[in-house]
Amino acid sequence: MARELLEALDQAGVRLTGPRRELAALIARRQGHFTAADLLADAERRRLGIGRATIFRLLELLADQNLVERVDLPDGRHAYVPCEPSHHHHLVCVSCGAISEVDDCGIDAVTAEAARRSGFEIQSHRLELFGRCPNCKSAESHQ
Amino acid sequence: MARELLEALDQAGVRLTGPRRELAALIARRQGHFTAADLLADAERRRLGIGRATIFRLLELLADQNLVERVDLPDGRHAYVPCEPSHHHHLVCVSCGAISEVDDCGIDAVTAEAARRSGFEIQSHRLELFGRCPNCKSAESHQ
DNA sequence: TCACAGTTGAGACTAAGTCTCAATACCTTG
DNA sequence: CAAGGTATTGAGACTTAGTCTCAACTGTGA
Repeated sequence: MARELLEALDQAGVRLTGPRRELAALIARRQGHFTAADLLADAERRRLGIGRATIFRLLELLADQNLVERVDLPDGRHAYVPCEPSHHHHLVCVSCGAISEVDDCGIDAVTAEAARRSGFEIQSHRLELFGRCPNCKSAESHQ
Repeated sequence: MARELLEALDQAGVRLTGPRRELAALIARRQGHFTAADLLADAERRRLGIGRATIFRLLELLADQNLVERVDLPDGRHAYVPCEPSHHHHLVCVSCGAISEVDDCGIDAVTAEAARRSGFEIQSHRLELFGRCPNCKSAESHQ
């Protein structure tokens, strides 16, 4: 998956530098969502010597390319989720952080209806779903 | 509208203090969304001598009572929207900041479907719609 | 009117993110 | 494969958002 990120960056015409390769690997080995602070901590733990600005810059780059999506956690923190460029909504497990992608499954109809009723011209929307994933659900009921 | 906020706070069993009355008035006279920094600036402009902590505390209180909803703007900033306690989604005009409330109009079906497909137990969701309100739309087309 | 518990402002503090700048390292061209 | 221009880098200062503590104050119920 790190490879895919790097290929996509290459496509985008930016340089494939050392720090970017290392960060792509760190992102790839994380599953679920992560914050900029998480990545920063990963990088420090491995003494990669990567500056904080570099991390924010890469995240912005990845978000521009739709390689990660920025989500806002219920507690107000910002997190990132690696994703298929075509998908844009996620289910976030609040107990383990696992992510599941959500197809459109009707959201477009909702926005169209909202536009019709309100007279707004809708340019973008953001849908985030929070809950417990199947694993955490069954873990809890078995304990 | 300031009165409504204050009544609701009273119901909630908290004290109706001077700072809270003044902030309720500031919130009431703003239309659309506002950030904590906006309120802070309003308060300073009027030399109300209200501390920053007090503002954050009140916003938290109002959010707990569902008197304002916290929304995340596309640029990542946090904003607040005064709202009916029963409604929980908003249309935000990106050019003038106007807010329109959105009924459920189908979102529950979307979350139910997502839950069914993914196996997640969905606890909460967040839907934000961004676009241009009717006024801004027509203002732009006439210029 | 009193007293106490809830609330306040100041300001220190932390965390998140941005900016600048000189040094470095891609990668394209020859 | 060498060289040079340019994108990128790390350091660290800086800004902004939000939290915390604590002594002083003030609603409010009795």
